[in-house]
Amino acid sequence: MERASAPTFYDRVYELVRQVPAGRVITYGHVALLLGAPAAARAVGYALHNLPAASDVPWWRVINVRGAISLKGRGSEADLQRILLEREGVPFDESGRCDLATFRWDPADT
DNA sequence: GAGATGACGGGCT
DNA sequence: AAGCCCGCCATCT
Repeated sequence: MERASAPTFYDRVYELVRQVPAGRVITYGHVALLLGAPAAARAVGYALHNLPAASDVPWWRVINVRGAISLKGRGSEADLQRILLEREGVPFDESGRCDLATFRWDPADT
């Protein structure tokens, strides 16, 4: 459902994630914070949950505050996300975590 | 209109 | 140290 005259929080999430450069990641909480809702991390996750496959949004660059992937969906997408990130230059350790202090992107950091 | 959901986060046990 | 519980927000059915 598109609401051009009333863009939902989702649309803002997509737009922000779309600005994340390759080799960088961002946390749900940080995205929510940048959108003005520091506690809306859940809503952010929900946004990507409803993310249309046709969108050019690099959802895989969005991870939790731990620098890991929480995807419950049977690995297929979770594993894909890790592969995509490693392919862009974001190394994951055996715990499935990456160094947020180094790879967490920030619009003000650019 | 109300209830249930969800890729989270932080705090407490 | 790890795990469990609660709470937050926005959207969806």
